[in-house]
Amino acid sequence: MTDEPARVLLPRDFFDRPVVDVAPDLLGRTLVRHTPDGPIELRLTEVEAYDGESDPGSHAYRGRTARNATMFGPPGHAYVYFIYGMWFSINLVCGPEGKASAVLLRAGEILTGTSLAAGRRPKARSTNELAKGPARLAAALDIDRSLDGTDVCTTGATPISILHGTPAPRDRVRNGPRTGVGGDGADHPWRYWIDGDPTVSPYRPHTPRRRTATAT
DNA sequence: CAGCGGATATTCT
DNA sequence: GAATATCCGCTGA
Repeated sequence: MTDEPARVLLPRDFFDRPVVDVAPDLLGRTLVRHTPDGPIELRLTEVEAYDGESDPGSHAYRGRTARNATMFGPPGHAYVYFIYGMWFSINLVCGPEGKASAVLLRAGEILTGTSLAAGRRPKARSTNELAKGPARLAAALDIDRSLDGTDVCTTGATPISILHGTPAPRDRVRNGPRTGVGGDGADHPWRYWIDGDPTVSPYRPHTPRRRTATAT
């Protein structure tokens, strides 16, 4: 007799909904990353929604490319991309096939496999920092482009799956502008997080990056 | 915590 | 060439 949350996979239907419905519903759920050295479990505390059809902030807004092809595929799969020349981020594809919407996983609390995650994040100074931010989350869970397209809803062997976990109470969920999104995409308050959770990343407004080192 | 600059793949111009 | 769904190391509170 325990308060152990049900260890049940989220069904594919969970992801086959409008992305703004799926995103807040993911908070509190458990992501399981099966590595060769053992499992790492993460409780999701912060996410952002991206809708390819209406959203200038979405990678898919300007159509399909080699990088974003997975976003156009069936729901319940991982879209992993490489950004800023050195980091990976993981999204979960939502909506029907062809719609190109996805939820960016921005932060979470490491539940098990903490030493494995810490080994991937040697610079982190506290356990709360291990997955505080999308690139940090991917690094802690050893996620890279080789996992792009992974089915997270299969009952078979898979490197990543999403368990039902314990959904965050709706009165603890907050939403606001997305971190680092500029232009017209800044209008959508599609960042969702669990209020007061110590693993949520600080909000950073969009700041256009300075020029690359000037060629001499 | 806030602010700053640097590192760099992918995409569009 | 320029922008982008970022993080790190530094400085200062």
